[in-house]
Amino acid sequence: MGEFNSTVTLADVASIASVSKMTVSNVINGKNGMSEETRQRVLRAIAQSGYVANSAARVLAGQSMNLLGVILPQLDSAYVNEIILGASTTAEKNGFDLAIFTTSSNVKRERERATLLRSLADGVLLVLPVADEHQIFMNNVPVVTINADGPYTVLADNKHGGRLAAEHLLGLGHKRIANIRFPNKTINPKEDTLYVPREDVLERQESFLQTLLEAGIVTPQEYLIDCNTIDVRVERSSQEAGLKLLRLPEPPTAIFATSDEMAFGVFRAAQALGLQVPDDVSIIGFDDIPQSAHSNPPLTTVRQPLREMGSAAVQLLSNLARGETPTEPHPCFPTSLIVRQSTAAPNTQSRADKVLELRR
Amino acid sequence: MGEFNSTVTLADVASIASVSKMTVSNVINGKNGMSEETRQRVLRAIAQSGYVANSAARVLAGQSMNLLGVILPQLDSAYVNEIILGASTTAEKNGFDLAIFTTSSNVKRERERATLLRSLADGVLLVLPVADEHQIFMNNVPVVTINADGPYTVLADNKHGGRLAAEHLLGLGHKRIANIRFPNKTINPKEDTLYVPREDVLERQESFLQTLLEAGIVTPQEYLIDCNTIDVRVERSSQEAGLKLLRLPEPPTAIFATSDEMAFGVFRAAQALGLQVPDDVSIIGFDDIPQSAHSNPPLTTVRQPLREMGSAAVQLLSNLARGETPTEPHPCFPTSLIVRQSTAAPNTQSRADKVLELRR
DNA sequence: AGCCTGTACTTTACCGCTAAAGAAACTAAA
DNA sequence: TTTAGTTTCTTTAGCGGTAAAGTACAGGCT
Repeated sequence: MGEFNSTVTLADVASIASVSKMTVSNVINGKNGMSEETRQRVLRAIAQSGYVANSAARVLAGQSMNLLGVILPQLDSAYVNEIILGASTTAEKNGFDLAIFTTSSNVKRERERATLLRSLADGVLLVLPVADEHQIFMNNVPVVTINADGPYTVLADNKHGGRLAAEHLLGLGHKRIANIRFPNKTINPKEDTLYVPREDVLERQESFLQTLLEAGIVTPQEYLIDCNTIDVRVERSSQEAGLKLLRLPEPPTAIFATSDEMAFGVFRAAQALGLQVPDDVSIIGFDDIPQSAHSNPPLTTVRQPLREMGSAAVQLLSNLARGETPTEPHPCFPTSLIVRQSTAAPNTQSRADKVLELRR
Repeated sequence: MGEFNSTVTLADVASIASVSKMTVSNVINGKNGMSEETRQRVLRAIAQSGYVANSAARVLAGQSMNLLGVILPQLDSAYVNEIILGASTTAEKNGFDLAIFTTSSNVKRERERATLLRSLADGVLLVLPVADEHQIFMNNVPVVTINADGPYTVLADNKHGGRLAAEHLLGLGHKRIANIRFPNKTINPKEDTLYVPREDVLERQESFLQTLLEAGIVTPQEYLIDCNTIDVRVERSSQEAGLKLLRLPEPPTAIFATSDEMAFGVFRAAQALGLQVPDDVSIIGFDDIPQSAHSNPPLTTVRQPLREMGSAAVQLLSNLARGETPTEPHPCFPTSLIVRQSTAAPNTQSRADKVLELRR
């Protein structure tokens, strides 16, 4: 109903209803102090004109949009998905909307986005390794991070998680244990891009290796393979990493993939080589994303409660946005070992060993 | 560097640099008309004060944010993920940022979101069944939809896709064919929520059934099961639907799941009953999401090129945002049959039939 | 000298909205 | 009959930016 071609403003509505702009504004914002008759007249004028408020003007005039910004790396990861799921539920509960931005790892655009959120959002959730960049640009809006540095951050005990993974494999009797890892910080100044691994994945890897070391196992360099998570999809690069490991002259009997998604790549690598999981090689992941319960075989993994963490992060952010001082600025969630069917004791008759036998 | 406690505005920077606001604005926006010395002085003042522009003010003053809004149903679906992937790549190529909003299917909040985007974004991509609502609220910003109604929309030939699925099963010799479906429009006025199925899924289902009918097969009512995609995760509800079908006194020998994600639920149902796919029951999906190539067994499905579609939608939107009139307002992508290992000729010795034999 | 042109700025006005203060009209109490 | 208080609106001012018009001064040309 009505013509919608050009922008209708408060003033237009006011003139239609023969009242001042302020009266219209008050009707819209549910304030009282006008007669029922005027209110109805204004309402009719709004409907007739097809008026829609301009958010930019509202924000500029000092109103909140009830918006929380979320900045993510790529969206095509179950890790991120789980967090968002928890986050959006809790955001809705707190009366906030979620605006999600993905980073291009292009520093300049990054800043622009930060700018945008700074003025629009009541708070920002960073699911990113926090470079100082972000802190600087978010200064007068609260920022909460997940599994990263920052004044407010939601954590999972990744260090303990790494240990759990190592102890599980050790307990099964594995000695030749490999790790497919997230690469270290990588700067590409030409394209103005920057890759920084999340803190949590670093912790997992480190404490995993540390635990092996404590058990007297020194992991050789060729058992440590970086998975290119930057240019290529994890899907593919983890498969390549798996292939590289399983083709080694002395292949590992167990592989710790630093994320579940990487573990699935290793599944595919094993399959491509005709190897059975866990008979020929044990695989353990990290995260416990939903697919992991339904993979073939179901994946043994270390669970971090991603959904709960996303939820907690938004709860923290909501409180901060309302000006409250949170009691716990660094909630930490426990990790736990989920044993499924992708790990088993090393099989002396395993295909990997057979390869060795043939060679001797 | 500098104090960041309260908001720094252009005026502050101007006063530090002893110039007018306008000069600062010009420096920031890379215009020329000031001496190099002044420019440097302004730049120093900006750095010193930690100034960050206020986007709301910019927008209000008539500048574009180079922002495209995306409105989605839930985020936890591979279908949506694929579209977003294509969309974000193309958005970046065109110099736009993507702000993603998920709908809560709560009509009131919906409108607020629309309002927000209308004033902020240069265009909106709707990955939704388009109720008239949206069109009304987006009027002076271009809107592009995917697989839905609207003046600008990107489509896949779902009708043909449904036909392909039916012909494939028919060609294998199946006669008892079931369909797990998206439910029809559902309104819940109490919670002010509304579920509307996407147009495309309706077309798939319809043309599938139509093709069976043309081959002389009338699908009995108990072979048509709605999958509750509203309250429950597809993951679970599709499994329940599968269970219901496979426990029928005369179970189908083939099942068409209207989406790949539903097909995975049926896999699990079959597994739970100890049935083999495709030996005991053939399963075909729709979409060809990435996981489908790696499921166990790999899923036969009808592919729609979701990533390309997301990309095309954003390209269309970019053109519209720049004021260009697109040559093709309704690009339509072909669907194609991807035969993998989840379908086979009906096995007369199949478990399902065995159940029947026992009964006679 | 007078006029024009260009450079380097500054001033004004406005984007669409809202908070706060003001005003007009009517009611109620002193 | 004042005075004070309500109710119902209106006016003013300002949020932080930008476009467009204005100013001031230097130098070149006739």
